[in-house]
Amino acid sequence: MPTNKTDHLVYVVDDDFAVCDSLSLLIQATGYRVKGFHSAQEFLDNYDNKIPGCLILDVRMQPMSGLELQDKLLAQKIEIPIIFISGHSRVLDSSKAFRSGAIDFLEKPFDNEILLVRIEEAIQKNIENRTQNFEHEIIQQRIESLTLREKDVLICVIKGFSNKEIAILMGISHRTIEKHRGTIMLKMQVQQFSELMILLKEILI
Amino acid sequence: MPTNKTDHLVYVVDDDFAVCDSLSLLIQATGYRVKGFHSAQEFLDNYDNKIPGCLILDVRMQPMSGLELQDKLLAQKIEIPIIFISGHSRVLDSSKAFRSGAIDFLEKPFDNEILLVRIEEAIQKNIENRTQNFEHEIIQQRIESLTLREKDVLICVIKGFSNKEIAILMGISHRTIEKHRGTIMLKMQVQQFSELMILLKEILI
DNA sequence: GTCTATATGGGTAGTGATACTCATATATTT
DNA sequence: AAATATATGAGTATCACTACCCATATAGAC
Repeated sequence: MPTNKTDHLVYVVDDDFAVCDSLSLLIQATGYRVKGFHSAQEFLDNYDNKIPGCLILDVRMQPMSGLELQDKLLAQKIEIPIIFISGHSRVLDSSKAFRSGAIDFLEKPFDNEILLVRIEEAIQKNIENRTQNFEHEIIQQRIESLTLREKDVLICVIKGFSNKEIAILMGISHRTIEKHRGTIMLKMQVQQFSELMILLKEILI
Repeated sequence: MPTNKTDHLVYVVDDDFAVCDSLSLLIQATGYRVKGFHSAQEFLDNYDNKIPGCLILDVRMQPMSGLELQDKLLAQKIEIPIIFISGHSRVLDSSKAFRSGAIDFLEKPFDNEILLVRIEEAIQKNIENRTQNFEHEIIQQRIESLTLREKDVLICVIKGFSNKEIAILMGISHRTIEKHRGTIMLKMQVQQFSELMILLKEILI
């Protein structure tokens, strides 16, 4: 789908005011919405989970470093792609950042063009993540709307058991299974059995 | 499944003979099979794709650097997890390595214990990759065994069309669709429709 | 020219699933 | 006490799928 750059928010977090401001201006000039912060805590206090975007993050900051913020975000399951920027950093920091899922780790001074490319990549990734999480939530909600008995039947249906087989397994009439199965299709909002399988493909065995 | 360390092969590639030999000994002592090489080309000439394992790779080598070897392996679609080791390296190299899929990037001198943990991680990843690739190949082979007409019918079946609907779509009798469908189930080696969907879940829409 | 694979079409019988209708029992909520 | 949700069971009719059987036509391989 076509996305508008103004729909996306790029956070810039750097305790160096000059860097933070100039980067913010640069990124803003390419059309993105930008919010600049001078500390990790400020970012945490102002982060808005509803808007897709990414985070340009300085590694060395006090009292909370960029790497510590990354850990905190991971612990809180906040999925915002991070592009680290660093003045005089070590390979060890870079490894730590990447192994924790960073998009990139750029040393100052870096080519602005590369940063912009990485921002594009990061935002795309964030959008995909959000789309997938959203779809998973929808499906999860539908599953939660099933009763315990219906969930049992659903599992058997997915495994390929016929209604009669399920009836024997559960020790009840196949007519009851038929009724449960009908309710499952209603609550899962699908018409065909194949739709049900496609809906559940991420969760499947 | 339980795996034996001797079933896995750790390649060590470093043009520093002392490092290569001592690392090989260390890794061998923990139970893995090890092959040491002193150049990227030597590794390429001796790499055996049949054995699960990983690659400990020095960054700076002549004439082919570790990063160049990584690119070459990617281009040739050789999926062996790489743990880079480096004497005096730059963050830029580290970023390049990680963005190309490296498991880790360790600066010498590094903690041997960490290397061994990363080797374990890398080999696990390689085994998972191989298992998945193998399963995909099996499924792909079964799909290839279908005739063109059967593939057409399969696509419609997955989409949830009934035999009669497919018959109308393709302008032929529903009896022929039934025959195709039977052959599809035979060739795909499944009994239930749900099995077919589960088999194809990775490929699905 | 025969053999094989592919694609086509049909009959019949059995099994499976769905869509209606009807009904009862229990537990929880209001 | 009445209403709702959950779980249970059945009758009947219709539709969908499978498994047998039968058959024909065409293209390519040997």
